[in-house]
Amino acid sequence: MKSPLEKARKNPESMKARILAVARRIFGEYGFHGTTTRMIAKEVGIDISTLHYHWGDKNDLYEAVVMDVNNDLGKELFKVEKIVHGSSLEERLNVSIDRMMDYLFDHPEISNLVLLRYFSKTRNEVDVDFKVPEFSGDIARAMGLAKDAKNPSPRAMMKVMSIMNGMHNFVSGENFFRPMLNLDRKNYIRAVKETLKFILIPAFVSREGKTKKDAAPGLSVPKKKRSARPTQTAGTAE
Amino acid sequence: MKSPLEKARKNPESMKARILAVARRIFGEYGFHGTTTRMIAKEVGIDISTLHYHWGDKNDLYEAVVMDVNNDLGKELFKVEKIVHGSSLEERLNVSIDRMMDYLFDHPEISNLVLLRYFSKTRNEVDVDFKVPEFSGDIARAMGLAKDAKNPSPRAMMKVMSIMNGMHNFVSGENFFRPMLNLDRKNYIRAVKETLKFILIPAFVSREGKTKKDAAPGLSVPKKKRSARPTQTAGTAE
DNA sequence: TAGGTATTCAATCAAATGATGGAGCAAAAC
DNA sequence: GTTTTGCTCCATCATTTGATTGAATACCTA
Repeated sequence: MKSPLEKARKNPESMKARILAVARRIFGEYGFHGTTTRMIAKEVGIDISTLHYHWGDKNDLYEAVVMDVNNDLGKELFKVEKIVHGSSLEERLNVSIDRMMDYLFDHPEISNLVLLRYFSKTRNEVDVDFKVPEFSGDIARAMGLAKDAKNPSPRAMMKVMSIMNGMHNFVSGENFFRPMLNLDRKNYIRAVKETLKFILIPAFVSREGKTKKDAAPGLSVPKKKRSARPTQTAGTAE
Repeated sequence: MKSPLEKARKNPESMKARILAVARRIFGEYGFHGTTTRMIAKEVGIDISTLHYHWGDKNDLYEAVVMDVNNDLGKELFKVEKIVHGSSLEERLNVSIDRMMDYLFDHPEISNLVLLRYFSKTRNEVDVDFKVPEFSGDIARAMGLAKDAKNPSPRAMMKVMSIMNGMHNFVSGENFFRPMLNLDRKNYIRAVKETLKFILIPAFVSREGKTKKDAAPGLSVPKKKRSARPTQTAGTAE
């Protein structure tokens, strides 16, 4: 009833959904220009014309993939926010990192696509955008870095983006980093979580007493002062 | 006398050097598959056959670009290490972040190419690799995270990579982040530096007294205990 | 079952892309 | 002054790639 993307997500067995799933993975691995429609079609086991029949041209398919990824990421962020809501900042970060990393390592295309979008241009512009601003604003609000999720300060946004980028980096870079470190997957994931906690937690926790000039404003809001309904983390989460 | 790349670097006016410079930028912006030899040739103002005459095929040119970037990055890391050598860890980080960010913002293709290499595959494999392992090992050694630059622990490597990635992210993502934050370039760069310091410094400094189980091993080596010659940061730096 | 609709694929196109050959030409070498 | 060498471009190829057409097939509905 809604968008074609919604329909595809309904039934994961449908051809449309199968194409989308493969496209997600391959676009994530090779980027927009590095991916050919033939690669996707071959992986699904169909002809390219079938792909075009379902999804239009390459740009349309890519846009659908981006929206799909946005959707999933938003939902997961919303779930995590519900879990950690009310905890202390340290606990928030600990749990969020554990959960988000498990999730992202299960869906590495998400990190791949998000990072590729940040760092690489596309010759023919694709107009669909990631919802990073909304997500980041909501997280900033939830972390007590901003009063209003719609108007976070640039500094607050950048702190949030540092967190998200740090996560995405190790997921998306696994193929490069893991052989370099000579770790198996399980140990790599564990090491990533520990490293992220090592880096991130001291920045946001135990800022008391130091009062550095660039300390997070309005940061020490560990408990109370929360509204009735849970903080909206993802704008489109159902 | 040495490699063709060396010769090209000698005289920046030479056609070969001009092509390399443009190729660096465009490969960095669009990635390997997103870049066409025609784009590069057009930007330089020459015919594609001239490009091929000087650099062979597309893969060869890309490899030359990667080596060139490796070279520059290594040299800069070496310079920075010389400057901060002997300082306290906090001072090290402060100065390194300032310098490295100024440098990378002046040469964003470096960050672009490094990150694209981490996060994206290429259909036809290009065999030249970035020297991330060596660089990271040297930095880990210089930061007191590892005794031996040749055998840093995975954890030490990941901490170093977190630092480098955090830097590259904001440089390479400028086109995406800056409009989102609505900052002019100067303020963006300042905000990036502050954010990086906010995130990174507490993780490595002021770990005293806490004694967390995952605190950096052999970290508190602020002064003395340094060898005669300056720590080798870049293996190939002249 | 008849008629229609939705789906799939083989064949094919046009454009983009990587790459080359050879002519022209200027500077250097002799 | 002639020859050689190095450099550049025009014209052209072969392949890849995005995309379409129309025939065949499956599925669905009345």
